[in-house]
Amino acid sequence: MEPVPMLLAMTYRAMGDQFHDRLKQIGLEPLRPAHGYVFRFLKEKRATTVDIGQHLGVTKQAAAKIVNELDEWGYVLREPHPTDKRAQYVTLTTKGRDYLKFADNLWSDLEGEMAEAIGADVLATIRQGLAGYLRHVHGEDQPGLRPVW
Amino acid sequence: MEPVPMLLAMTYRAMGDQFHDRLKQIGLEPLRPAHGYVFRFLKEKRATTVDIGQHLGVTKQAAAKIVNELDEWGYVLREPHPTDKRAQYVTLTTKGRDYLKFADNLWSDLEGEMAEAIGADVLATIRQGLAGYLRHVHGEDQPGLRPVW
DNA sequence: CCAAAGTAGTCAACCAAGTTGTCCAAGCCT
DNA sequence: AGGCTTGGACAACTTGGTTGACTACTTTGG
Repeated sequence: MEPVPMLLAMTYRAMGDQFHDRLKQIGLEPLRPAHGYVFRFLKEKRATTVDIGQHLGVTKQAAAKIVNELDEWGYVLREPHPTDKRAQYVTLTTKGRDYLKFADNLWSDLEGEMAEAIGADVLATIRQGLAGYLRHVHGEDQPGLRPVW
Repeated sequence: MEPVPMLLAMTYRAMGDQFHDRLKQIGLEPLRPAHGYVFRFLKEKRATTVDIGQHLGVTKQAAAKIVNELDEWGYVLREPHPTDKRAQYVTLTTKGRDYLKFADNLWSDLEGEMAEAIGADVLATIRQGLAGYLRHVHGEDQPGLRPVW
């Protein structure tokens, strides 16, 4: 029997590949997964580069590189932290929010197809099961999102 | 709502981290995921370096590096291909099979804990759901195992 | 049957995405 | 005040892959 992590890795890759292919097909420049996860993170909370690194599970230097790219490409900008003169908040530009909105739609499509393939109830169970496991191993503190290969 | 791939990545990482930690705790040298996947692949079928690369989703050169490591460490050895003088079969040594057996037990333990945390039926559903999705997108041909970050 | 095309493996150069280490300026804490 | 900590930036390096080229062998099609 195949171990679960293998299934997780394969499914992660399969979905990611589909997402990537369709983005390219449509003509939108396909960023890496990490970029998308940053968008999603920034939609929820104001965050510094350090926060982003923590969330992704990489060092602050690696996070800084990603933020630099997103800045150059016009998806985010840095604004001064109101109270801490060292820190900068990274915030989404309109272009960034648009990209995220578009990507979210595409994800819904893909999940819809997945639901059709395996059953909406099964998909819901997967969702809740994985979330439950994550809550079980780490309490409430985020684990670091990046899969280590 | 969090997109499914994010849950997959986080769970993959969480399980991998636990596996890694316990291996180290016990004193067994913790190889990288790819090495373990090679073991498992070799248990099932005789394979060349090219086959392994295909299975992992990397180039044959990258696969060759991994095989070299495993060879140096004594987990596999190369034997001549019976009919094709260019090719070599990579096969597990006793040390390799022992490692795999040990790792499999550890995985069972972890999956047992997962089942306890979220319910054995839920875990079974996850298993079948993901496998079903993979069958749906790629027919029978393997997709490449490596998650691309 | 033989020539052309394809394939397994290896070597080497390169690249991307991370790491560690160091530093400064600013904040925090008694 | 003073000492420890932290956000951010710069640089050097490591890792795990890639592409490209080449040899020896195999397969295929005229």
